[in-house]
Amino acid sequence: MGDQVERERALGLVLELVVLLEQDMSKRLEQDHLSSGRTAVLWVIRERGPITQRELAEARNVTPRNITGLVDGLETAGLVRRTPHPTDRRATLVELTAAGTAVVERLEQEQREFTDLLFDGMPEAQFESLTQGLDEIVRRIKGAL
Amino acid sequence: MGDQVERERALGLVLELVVLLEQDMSKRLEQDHLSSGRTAVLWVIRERGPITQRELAEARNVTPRNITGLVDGLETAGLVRRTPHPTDRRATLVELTAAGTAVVERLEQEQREFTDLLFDGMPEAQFESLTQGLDEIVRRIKGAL
DNA sequence: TATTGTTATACTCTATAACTATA
DNA sequence: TATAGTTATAGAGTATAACAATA
Repeated sequence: MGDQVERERALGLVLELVVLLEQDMSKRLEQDHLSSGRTAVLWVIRERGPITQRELAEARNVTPRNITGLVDGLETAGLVRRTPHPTDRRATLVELTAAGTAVVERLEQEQREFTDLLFDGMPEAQFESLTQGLDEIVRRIKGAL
Repeated sequence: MGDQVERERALGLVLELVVLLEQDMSKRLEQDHLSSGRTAVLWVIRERGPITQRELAEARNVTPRNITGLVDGLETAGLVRRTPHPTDRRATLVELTAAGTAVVERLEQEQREFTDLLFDGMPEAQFESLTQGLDEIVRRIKGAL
């Protein structure tokens, strides 16, 4: 389990990883004039298809008001479109436009490239124990929440 | 190095870890009426002692204007204090108050407890290979920036 | 002329509360 | 009466630009 100094170094690595990932992501997204909030909405629509704003709010665990703003931005950017809900006239369905689909597909491609960066050429044993270790600490954090 | 499915799962673990850490941290900080930006400033002052706002801006890699706002908030909360720079009348030195020092020390204590949560009772071999794996991917990301 | 920190302005993400249209 | 989404308002983090005081 490591002595105190080793543990602190290990935690430092984890925190550094968090910072690096945030920087890397926001840098990539900036190039597409995207932001974290809007991108997260895009991912949900990608996974679940046309979806109401209420459902988006629940999926993202934010307020409906917040979704209004994010969808406004995505709509202005031409990435999503609001359409009337077929049976409930109060609700709005949000769906990807062709441009939005293209953007999400490029993000998916970049994610695959990022996976390659992280793991290409890594020895099988190291990859195995890394994922097992990550699994373990993720489980521990979840258990503590 | 794992097949494509295993790799995607591994990246998923890393991203999940990022999200969990952000949630955990912002939850802890909220209890102290702190926020990520202000806390980051607090850490820099803790490490480097009384420091000008210009230096804070460089350390945090944000604009001087941003630092003005963060220090305003910390000062209102009673955690830091602005004092005149001894030789340069343009500059301001920002330093921790007793209350600010107490808050930072508690954060440090919480960080030690978090380290325990992550690593207590983990077999030496697993701890070793986890830190080596983290080291490797941190190095790879840095190399790609 | 260059630097330190500020005011002015703006954008993104987030929240609560009040309100409209619809169920 | 309850729900979907909006307007109104607010606060945090971030940015650029213009400006005052000082170096």
